Formats: sequence, structure tokens, C-alpha cells
Amino acid sequence: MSDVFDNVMDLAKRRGFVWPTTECYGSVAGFIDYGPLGTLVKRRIEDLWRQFYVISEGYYEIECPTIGQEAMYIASGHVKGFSDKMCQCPACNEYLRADHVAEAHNIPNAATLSCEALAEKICTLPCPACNEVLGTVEVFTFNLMFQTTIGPGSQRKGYLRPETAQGIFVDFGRLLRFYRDKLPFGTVQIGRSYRNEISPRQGMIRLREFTQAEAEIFVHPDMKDHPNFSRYADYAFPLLSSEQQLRGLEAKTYTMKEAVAAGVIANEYVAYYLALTHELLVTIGVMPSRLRFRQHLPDERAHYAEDCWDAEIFSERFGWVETVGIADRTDYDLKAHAEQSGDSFTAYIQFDEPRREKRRVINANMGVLGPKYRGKAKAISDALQEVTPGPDGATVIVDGEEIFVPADLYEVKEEEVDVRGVDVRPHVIEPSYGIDRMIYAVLEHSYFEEEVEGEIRKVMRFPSRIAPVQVAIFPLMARDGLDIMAKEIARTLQLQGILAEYDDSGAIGRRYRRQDEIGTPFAVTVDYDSLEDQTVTLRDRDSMKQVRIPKDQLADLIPALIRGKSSFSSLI
RNA sequence: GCAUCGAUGGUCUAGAGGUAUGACUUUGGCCUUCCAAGCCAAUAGCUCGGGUUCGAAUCCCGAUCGGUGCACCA
Repeated sequence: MSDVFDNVMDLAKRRGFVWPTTECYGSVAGFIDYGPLGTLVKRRIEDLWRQFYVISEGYYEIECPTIGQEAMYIASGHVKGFSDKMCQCPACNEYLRADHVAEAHNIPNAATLSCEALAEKICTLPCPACNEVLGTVEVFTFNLMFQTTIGPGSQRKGYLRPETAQGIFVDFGRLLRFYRDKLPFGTVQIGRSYRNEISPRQGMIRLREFTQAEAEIFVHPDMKDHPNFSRYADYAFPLLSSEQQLRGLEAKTYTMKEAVAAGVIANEYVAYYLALTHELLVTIGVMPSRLRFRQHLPDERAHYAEDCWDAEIFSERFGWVETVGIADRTDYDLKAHAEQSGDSFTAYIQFDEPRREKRRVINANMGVLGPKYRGKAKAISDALQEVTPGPDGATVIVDGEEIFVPADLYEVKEEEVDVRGVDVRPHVIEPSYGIDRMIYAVLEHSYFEEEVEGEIRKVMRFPSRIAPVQVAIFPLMARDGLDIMAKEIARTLQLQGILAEYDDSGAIGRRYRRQDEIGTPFAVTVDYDSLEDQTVTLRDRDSMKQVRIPKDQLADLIPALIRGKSSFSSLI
């Protein structure tokens, strides 16, 4: 049975969009090559993404290493949480999630048990695949991160990053200073991430090496109103909220303003990026009718996330595919890195007006305290600041030891101070895009077959900003100077940064069809009239209509058409 | 990973033990004044590794990749 997926992937391979990697040695599941045209499409989509996030939003892009040291991924939770406890059934060789087996038989918190403890618990249970009692099995952890070593001698563990986000989080301090100590600010990264999927399938939908475009937007935890919310306040599209899902209902269309007011979306920031994502996906060629935003159900959401939505794109083959995740991750990540690293990961936010606050200060009498407690004196003095002293003295805990400090060894003062600001740990709003999935969706949604005079015409209806080849230049015949004029036109456009492809091989109709199949939006043909009156025909891919225009207008017209500043229909 | 089905030029395909058929595409030539026209020629293939056999695309075993179901999918 051949469906759109087969047709699209066949075209993708033949025409150089995407193909399996290292075919001569046998491909490896989960890895793909982008061919010449696919690489162009990918770059164009990434650049459009930058247009939205870097240029429009002002969230500058950074690049971090794809290999990260262990500490970073201990903090992020990937070393622990990104691994599954697995075992292999001795009877049928099936790999099983050991914690799932246990939980299915009402053993609580199975995921938190050690491997040995878990092995003990499940030895009496039946294998869910073959029903044989598992008996003595070894439970092992399978971590989805690719592991490597840094430097010779294997001293330091390194991991290939499973997401680009952590690189941004750990740079928080420097980024904050770059943005001159003000919230909110955002930083983005586009790059490869790696996950050693147990069984990747579905073509380019689940890859072991894939490209993510992530934005991390650091906002004040109490100020989740987006400064430019009005831009999308009236932007409307269907939302499949968790409540609708739980009640078994369909998606409902809201404006962003309504959705925030009704509490469907947690805050303006999340709503703003849902809308921006909708606009971006439609701009790159995703059909609005096959795009929906689904809210994570309470049990599906990461425990720290305040709200989380997926942009899902409908594929004829795969159904609804999660392509973009938009989450309010709260301060989870920054807090985790603060605890692991000892750095503060906070921003000092000044108040508009200094606030006069009463503060109690405890001044230790170091002249007495020092000789009495010796090495511990400094720690005791610090600890005193944190406790409420009793009438006779204060009890502090230093290195686990309880020490009673008599009241005559310190002086308690109430003083009024100007408090000019406060350290806050920002919350993170994270839109995270799977670029490869977006590209697949665009390929599938752009693919059309139509009958033209008894022949099937295959055409990729890419938006012109995404199309790999932007214009094709043909001489009607490759002689009589037509070819020379066509090459000159191609050259002129190329010097403007337009990818113009010259082609003089075969009948003109065949050349049009070739360009249709790779989605080239426009074709310019030089004919015998061109030599007389310096006009050429401009042909539109989608309507196949032609219009005659002066050759000298091409240099302005073609870029305008490709950037959507002008439309072909306005020329007719 | 388990089960199952499949894999022949770039694409589709014939081929059931004797060195691979045809079409499309591509390239070159002829022809051709706007949507895959025609003619001539050329390029190009049995997924990989073992085994059986004088001889394997074909039979057997294994691997790889792909489809489907299950499992997995922070």
C-alpha cells in the first residue's frame, strides 16, 4: 500500500531532500542525511525561525558544545531520570521496563528502587509478553544519553546533549549580564541533540540525532504578562485543553486573550508563544487544518511544569505528531543548576523606590567568641544571623553540632535599612521545536499530485520562502543566443542572493515538471520574442499561468515574489 | 528488542539453480518556437556476510535496513 509517506519519501530520496545515511555500509536506524535540496530547505526553515525569534523577539542565539560534562546532566536530571530500568525475560528474550512490570502488580514507587531491589521484587512476577515467571533476572539501567569520555584515560564522563536547553541554562549568569541585568530576556539555540532511542522508526520522525530549535525565555516569576501580548491578543486557533480531553471533547477555538482570561492557558507568555508558533508553522507551509495545540494532561506533564502544550501536526501516516513543545518550566532548571554548582542563578531586581525595612542584625562579640570557639567562631557568627535568639542566648547548629551561645556574647540590634531590590530566580518559558519533524510535515503537506493532460504532475507547493531553488531560468531553445540571455538573467539574480537554476536540457515542458517536483515557485523562460523586445515569460508553479514581463524588472520582482512582498496574481 | 512481512539499475518491474527483462528517469546527439512529444546511442542493478552446489538474484542460516503489531518514546 503506498500512501503520501511513501510518495514523499520516494521523492525526497530521488530529488535529494533526505535519504538514509551511510547506505554503502548499510544504513543505521535513527540517522539520516539531508541531501542538497533538503539542506537548503532546512536552512531556510531555520532562518525563518531566526526571523521570528532572534530578529523579531530580540532573543539572541548562542552555540554551546554538543558534548557536556557529567555534572551538568546530573543537575538537569538526565543522568538519573533519563534512564529506564530494564530487564530481559529469560524465557522469551523480550526487553521489559522492569519498573512497569512491578507497578502493574501494585508495587509502589518501583521506579525509585535500586536495580537489585527491583530485581528481587519482580522475580515472582510473570513476563507480560509470554507469561512465564521471570525468576532471576538482572535489572539494568538504559540511559537514553550517548555517553563518551573526555580526554585520554577515560577520567571524565561526557554525554552528548539530549537537548540544547541545558547549555543556555548554565550560561544564565553571563547572559543576564549581557542583557544588562534586566528581566525578561531570552536566548535561543539551534543545534543537534542526541538520544539513543531504543527503537527508532517512522522515517525522520524519531531520530537518534536531530535538530532542535529552542528558546529559553527568562521571566520574573510574578510577571508573566508578555509586554507585546497585544500582538497576538486577538489571534485565534483551536486549542485542545486538558479539560476538553478529559471530557472527551474536541478542540475549541479561542483568541489568546480569551484563553488566558478563561484560565485555559496559564499565562500571557505561554499564550504568546503558542500563537507565535502557530503563525510560524503556517508560514513554513504547515496546513492550518492539520495543526492543533494540545495541552498536556496533568499526569503527562513534568512535575515542575506549570503549563505545557504541544503543537501537533497531522500526518497521513503517523497521525498527530508532537512537533513543538511550549512549557512554563518555572524555576526548576535554574534551581537545579544552582544547587549543583553553588552559583546563585538569580537576578537582582531593583525596586522602583527603595523600601525601608526593619531588619534585625546580630553582632557577635568576636573578641570573646573567637578565643572561646576558635575555628568555629566564624561559622557560629554567621549562623547567629539566621536564628531567633531566646532571652538567655541562642542555639545554633554548626556542622551538625548544636551550640548554645549565651546572650552576652552578642548584641541584637534593630535597624532600618534601605532595601533597593531583591534576588529572584526567574521562571523559564520554553518553546522547543523539532526541526526535522517540521521539515517532514512541510514535505508531506506540500506534496500534491494532479492530472494535467493525462499525465500526473507531482508538485511540491512549498511557500516560496522555503523552496530550495527559488527560480528556474530556461532558454526556450539552447541556441540562437537564447541561452546566453538566460544565463545572464540567472547570473543577475544569483548576484542578488537568489538561488536561480539555469537549465537548457530537454523539452521545455519537461523542465517545468522537474522544477515542479522540487517545488521551485517560479520559472523564467527566454524565447525568440525576448530577443526582439527584452521581455520574458514568468511562470507560476501552482497555477501554471504565465505572464510576460520586461527582463529588467526581474531583479526587483523575483526577490519581492520570493519574500512575499508581491504576488504573482497581482501581475496578471 | 520480540513477532511478522519485505528488499533486483536513480525509480518501478520480469526473473522459481546456468551470469538479469522491460519501462521510466538521467547523460550525449538529432529534432523541436512554452508544459514530461519523437528518433538514435550511452550510463547504471540482484542489501550485506556465511552455507549448500560444478554453478545461487533464486535454496538454507545470520545480519542490516524498511513496513506492520507489541514493547519503548525524558
